[in-house]
Amino acid sequence: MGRQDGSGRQISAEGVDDRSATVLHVDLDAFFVSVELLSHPEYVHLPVIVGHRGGRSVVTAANYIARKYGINSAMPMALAMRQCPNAIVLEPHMGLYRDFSTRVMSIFDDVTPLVERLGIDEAFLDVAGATNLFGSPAMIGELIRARVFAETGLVCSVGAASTKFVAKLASGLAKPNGLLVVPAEKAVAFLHPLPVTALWGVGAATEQALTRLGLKLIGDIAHTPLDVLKKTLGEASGVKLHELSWGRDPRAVTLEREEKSVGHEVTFEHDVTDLDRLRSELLRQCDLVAARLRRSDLVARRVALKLRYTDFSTITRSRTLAEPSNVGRRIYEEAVAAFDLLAASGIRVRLIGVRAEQLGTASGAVGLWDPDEDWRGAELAVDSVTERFGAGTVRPASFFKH
DNA sequence: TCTGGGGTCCTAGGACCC
DNA sequence: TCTGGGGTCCTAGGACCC
Repeated sequence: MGRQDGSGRQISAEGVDDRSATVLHVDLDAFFVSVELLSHPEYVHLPVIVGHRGGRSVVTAANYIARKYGINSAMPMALAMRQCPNAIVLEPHMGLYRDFSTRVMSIFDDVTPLVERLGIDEAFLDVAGATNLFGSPAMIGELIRARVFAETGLVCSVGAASTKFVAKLASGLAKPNGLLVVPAEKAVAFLHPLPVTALWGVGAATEQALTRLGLKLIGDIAHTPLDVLKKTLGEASGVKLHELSWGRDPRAVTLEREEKSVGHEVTFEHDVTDLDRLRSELLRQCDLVAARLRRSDLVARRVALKLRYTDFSTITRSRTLAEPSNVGRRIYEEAVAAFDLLAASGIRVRLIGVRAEQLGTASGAVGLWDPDEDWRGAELAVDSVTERFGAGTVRPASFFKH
């Protein structure tokens, strides 16, 4: 431990006892851009952005050179181009990123069965049971980094700690191309000098609220009475931030969690006033959402419509279905009914979207559906994507689980 | 030529019930 | 005939994350 390996940084100090740091957080560095650069080595030393040019797009990913110009994910593309007119802009290839993600995650699976994917480019690993086989957590982290680079050409950073959120913080500080171990007994000393924004769940709004209280560092939060935090941030957030500030995070690494909602939304290039065009876009989205539900063998009990107007104000309207469904036409009926209550001549819509909520499993419903008993189901199951993804399931109410 | 799209979680008010 | 209190569900909005 403690060596510098030239290309990257290894920050774990000589003699650090890492036996308590059995939660690893592995994060691919500038993932989308790094994948693109594998096929565009000529751009390696230039500022590179992945995203759509023009329109109302935002930066999807930026490499470290582009970040020096202040460019970050989610920044409006037009603004990014103003700040760095020479940046190379590459179109995203999501399918390619998914392929690379699968390859990287399978390396994690070789190390431990306890892998929790977090989106496409990061994961938590519980390696407590893997140390006999592969050595200490730091050694496992280095093993993973070496294998990921050798087998994909991608660079990642690893944080190791006794809790998930400290591990995630550690990987962030190790970037790029580094590894950082924070043993359990060092966690509080590690956390307290960091800014409050480092905490998971502290964004711009919470940071402002904390600043008004004069709290800048995680250590400041730790030494603030819980009642004050609760009053300012609400019951749940107050308790959570106070716990995190003392390094307490009871969440275990879990294999997978249930999907809670499935949605689709679109921002138009130019605001839309044509109500029929909005309805047809809504129908398209409902069919897509329903098809995704069926592929996952799920039904929805609620349907939420989302509209964003020209002034960026955003509203949602949701409706509970009489019976859970994964049929595009049923979902559309609810969505368009909500839409028609808001639709008036003169509205200018920037974004429209639909989300299926309160999901339950539909399994079993297909085989038990009796067409003689409820023939309406046969009709309802037909929507424009049925041919591609198979018929929907009907009357799943009795199989619905919360 | 300012602000994507996929999500999760929390809060707060009102309805309703006991 | 001046107004409790707890619990749960529904709904809308907002903060936050990748």
